[in-house]
Amino acid sequence: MRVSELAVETDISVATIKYYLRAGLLHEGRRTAPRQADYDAGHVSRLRLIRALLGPGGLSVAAAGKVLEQLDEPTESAHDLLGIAAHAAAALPKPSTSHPRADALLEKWGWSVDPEDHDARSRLEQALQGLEDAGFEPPEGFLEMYASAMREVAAREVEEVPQSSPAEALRYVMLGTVLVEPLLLALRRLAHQDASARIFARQASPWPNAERTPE
Amino acid sequence: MRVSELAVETDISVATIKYYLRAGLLHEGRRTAPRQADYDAGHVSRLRLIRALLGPGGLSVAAAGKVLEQLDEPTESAHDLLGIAAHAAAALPKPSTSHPRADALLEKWGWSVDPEDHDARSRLEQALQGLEDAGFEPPEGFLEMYASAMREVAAREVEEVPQSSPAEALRYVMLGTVLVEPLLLALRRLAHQDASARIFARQASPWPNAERTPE
DNA sequence: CCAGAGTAGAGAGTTAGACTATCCAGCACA
DNA sequence: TGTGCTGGATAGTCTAACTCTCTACTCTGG
Repeated sequence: MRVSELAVETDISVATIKYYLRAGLLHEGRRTAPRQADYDAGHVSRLRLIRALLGPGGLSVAAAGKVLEQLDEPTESAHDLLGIAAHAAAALPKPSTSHPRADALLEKWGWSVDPEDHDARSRLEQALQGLEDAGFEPPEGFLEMYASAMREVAAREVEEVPQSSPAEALRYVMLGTVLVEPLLLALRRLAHQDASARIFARQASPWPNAERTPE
Repeated sequence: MRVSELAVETDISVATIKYYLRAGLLHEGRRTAPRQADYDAGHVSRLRLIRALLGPGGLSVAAAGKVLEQLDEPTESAHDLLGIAAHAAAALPKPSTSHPRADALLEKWGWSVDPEDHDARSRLEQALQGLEDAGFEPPEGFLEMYASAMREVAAREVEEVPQSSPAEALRYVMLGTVLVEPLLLALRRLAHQDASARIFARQASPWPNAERTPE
């Protein structure tokens, strides 16, 4: 398969494919001549993966590169995988080493988190800081509610990590971390609508635009 | 208070403040002379809100503008607020009107969601598409697990929406939608670590880097 | 065997977003 | 009175993610 065919197959322009090649996201084709290479189904699925990471996954080209790099050379023990996944995906501008609120919460909840993982803790700290800066104070107990909801989700997810091979486990964890995030957020927004419809709009027709609501 | 003081107070450069003024994110100061204006505490807190939306909230300047615009003129019934919030924040490139998977799931679960809200449904569809493109298939029952977790969270959040004034409700909903998202994601990643530590690393010291682990 | 299309590789150009810098008068306080 | 800040506007910078162009080929149909 040549580039132009690959481009048609994946609906990605030749120029962009070349760009991904240079960026190291996509491995080169098999050389058939000094100025000729051959691409296969592996390149097609790789390109689909790349687009999933860049689009729905919300990663930058650089971040996607790190994720793919990890996927390409599976090493490390099963336990460290999560750390790699979280670290590789979407690096914070500057993971500050100071995150008092986050530390306090983790200790309060008794969560076992690498004390040196400033990236993960910074993320939480920044989220909390954002809420505070916006003058938005979550109601009593909400932080705990969020935490326990995510803990339950995470526990189920970790249980399910395939134990068979490190490579498979790594793939599962990286993609599960990055690609499930937009899924969760989309579900939350839809659930808001659902909950709102149930609570507020008892008497009125919930969706004036549509003649009949799905029931 | 003059611009330079406002800049020092908020730690945002004068040039950037001017930029936000031009972009309509920040309202002008009270004119004291043709070439003089006066800023107050309102501008300070507004700037903090802007930065929270742009930074932790992950919004673009344009998206933040829409959110702030909504916050500035509270109208609408309580029930529509969620829709506005979801719609204003981070517009999809092109909310497709076709989202079969999303529709099917919502119907299967009996969720009451505006059939015309292509934005919200598209978001879910894209997330599902991303998983598929990446060749990542969530284990049996996981979609339901995610959905019920988010539904529980959303139900609690909607319950708590202040009924007092539309303005307050709107503020709560918009900020809760946008700013809680990074919080949830950060918690999920930390919870992954915690769950992983509990399951995998029974015997070994969980965090080789640190001499003593918390707990 | 040769013209025209396709290709790899690399550098330059483009576009969009978010700033950042410069300029220009006009107040304004020391 | 003049140094310095101000509002307003325009232009410039910087980065990310492409997209275009060019060169020196190779490959294919007639």
